Amino acid sequence: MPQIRLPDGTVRYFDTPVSVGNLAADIGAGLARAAVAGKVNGKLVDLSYLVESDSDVVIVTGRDEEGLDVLRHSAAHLLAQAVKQLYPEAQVTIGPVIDNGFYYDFSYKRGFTPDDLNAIEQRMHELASQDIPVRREVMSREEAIRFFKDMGETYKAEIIESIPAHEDLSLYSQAEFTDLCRGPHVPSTGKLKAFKLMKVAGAFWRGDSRNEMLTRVYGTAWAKKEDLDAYLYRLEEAEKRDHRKLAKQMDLFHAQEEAPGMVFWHPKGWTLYQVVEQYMRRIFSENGYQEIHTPQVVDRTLWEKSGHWEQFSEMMFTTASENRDYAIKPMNCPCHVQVFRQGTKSYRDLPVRLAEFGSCHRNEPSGTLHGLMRVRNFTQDDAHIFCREEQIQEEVSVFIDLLHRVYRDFGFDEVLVKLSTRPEKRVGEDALWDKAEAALSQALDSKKLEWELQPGEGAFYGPKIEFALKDCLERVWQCGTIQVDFSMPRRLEASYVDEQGEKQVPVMLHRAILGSLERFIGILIEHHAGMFPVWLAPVQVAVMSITDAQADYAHEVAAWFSSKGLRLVKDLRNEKINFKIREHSIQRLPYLLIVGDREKAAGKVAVRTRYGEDLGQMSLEAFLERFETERARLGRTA
RNA sequence: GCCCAUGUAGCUCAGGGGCAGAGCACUCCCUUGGUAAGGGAGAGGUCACGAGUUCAAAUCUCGUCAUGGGCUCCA
Repeated sequence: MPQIRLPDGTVRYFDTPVSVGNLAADIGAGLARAAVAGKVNGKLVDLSYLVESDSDVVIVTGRDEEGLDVLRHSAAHLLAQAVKQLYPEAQVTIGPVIDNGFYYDFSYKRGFTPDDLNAIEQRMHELASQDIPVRREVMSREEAIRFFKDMGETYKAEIIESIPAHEDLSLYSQAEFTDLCRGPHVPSTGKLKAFKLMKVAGAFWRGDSRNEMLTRVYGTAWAKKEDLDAYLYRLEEAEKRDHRKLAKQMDLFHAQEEAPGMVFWHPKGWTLYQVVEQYMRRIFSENGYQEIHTPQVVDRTLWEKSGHWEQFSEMMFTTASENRDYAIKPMNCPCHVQVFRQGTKSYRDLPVRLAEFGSCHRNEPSGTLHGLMRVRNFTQDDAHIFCREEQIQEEVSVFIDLLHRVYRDFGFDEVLVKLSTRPEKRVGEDALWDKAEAALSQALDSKKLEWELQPGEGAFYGPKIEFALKDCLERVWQCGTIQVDFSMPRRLEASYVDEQGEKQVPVMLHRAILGSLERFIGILIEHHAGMFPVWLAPVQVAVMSITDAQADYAHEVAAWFSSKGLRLVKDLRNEKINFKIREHSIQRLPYLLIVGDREKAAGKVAVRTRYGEDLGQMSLEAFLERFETERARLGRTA
């Protein structure tokens, strides 16, 4: 008869097998109410699961990560039940749990409208309040296939056929609705209290664009209403940070139909862009890189040699002139090889590090364009390192340090690292891959970094490391990369002369820290919600007069700070000081300098921050010192 | 590229077969005011573009373009 050990170490004895639900009730009525599932010897099970032998058991509630997943999965089933009741001809497919919620894909001829969504959600709430019991049963494959085929659920039948033959098939039913599911699920629909349908979207069957388009309904579900409300509030906050919205408010850039996926930078946005670019330029020159600049329009023969014409032709913009075909460059590397090839290179010259802020164009599919985050015209902090095999590890190691420094300067402290190794289709001998992969992983280990291995995810031309940063909303953005390339130097006939006077092919490292500057600036805008640290702020200071009487003094103050390199605006308009403060605060200027008769008489400025702090009067020198200290700190938080 | 939604003044948005609307911004006038919106007047639109239905289309239908959301999460 089962002895059950609970997480706190206590043991309970039972004379007969006991269900997890009854165990919860035995512990306490409150726990029984909160319970959604159980964990028996580490395996997640339904509350109806009978514990027959000695076991470790955990009661899982909506407060646990796993319990929340159960609630969300059950919410997906509730969604499917409601849909089948309202639209019987819709077919169910899959309905998994995702971050913060769930979705369910349906095959339904006309798709769902937002009005349908309201009706479906309404029905879900009704079904939840009926507290319908959820039953589990096990079927053989053949039975299950017949069951779903008889119901006309062809997708479900197809799913079963793809499940390994030895696995048990479980079915979950609530009233008339039955779905194939691994489970576990809540014991009854009444456990589902806090959920909301979010949106409809198209999705391909099994994620493949060659397959049928299904209608996906997204929803979110939480253990309690307060959690749901908090989540919806978080979404609203994220929306307020949207870089496209802020760009309009702050006059940074715009986009228009005539140039889809390309950016019209306005003076303030371009100032920000230039601060980022000039910073990277300094980083390059301080770290042994040489900046170059290469053509944007290049004859197709070079792209044929590099392999791009064949591999990426659909992504390249092309043009023609006088019977020659050209492509607008989608990347800089082939041109960099051309620069490397000029003159004979000795092994003594290596490594050669060539950097370029080269404007690249890629004809991304229209549906993937997204503000600054996905554009057709972008510039990377791109560089290529030409080196010998044995120099790879050192170069990678130095690069990793540099990348972390740059991210910290921009205010990002958390970096996620992934190493991708040889894919099935590849060039280069295995011995070479062995060496390169070892060089990368050893470089990572020598930094004591945690990293994730992605076997088979490398490029066909070599292994790579990817670096992603986390913003203040915990969103992950892949930005940096360093990739080993065994292929292109050979294809494009790059070489150097070794100690024996023999020609050798160098290894090429493609690397970027910020990635696309456009996208990185988009990330910066959202990370800071437009409240840029002083060094990045397009306009750092506003000098504003109280009345016309201080106009001369305001000009004088502004000229002095301008001469010290501050980016400022003067506001001498015939408006009340409250009005001016409001406008520039909304524009998120870090500092507002107010000059009235009192400041004019004292030769000072009154300083206010964008956060509403009044710092009182200061001499010009005192403010400059404060400002310069802050500017020199860049975006570093510590 | 595919599915769904959206496109009205510089911006944010209302309207929905019968005269094109509001707030803010802009221009001019009054006001010279000390830490987040002072008052008045004026100007501003081919309702994304093209076709169709209609006596009549910003409004309904179709097409095009663009924008937004989604197309990895596997019963």
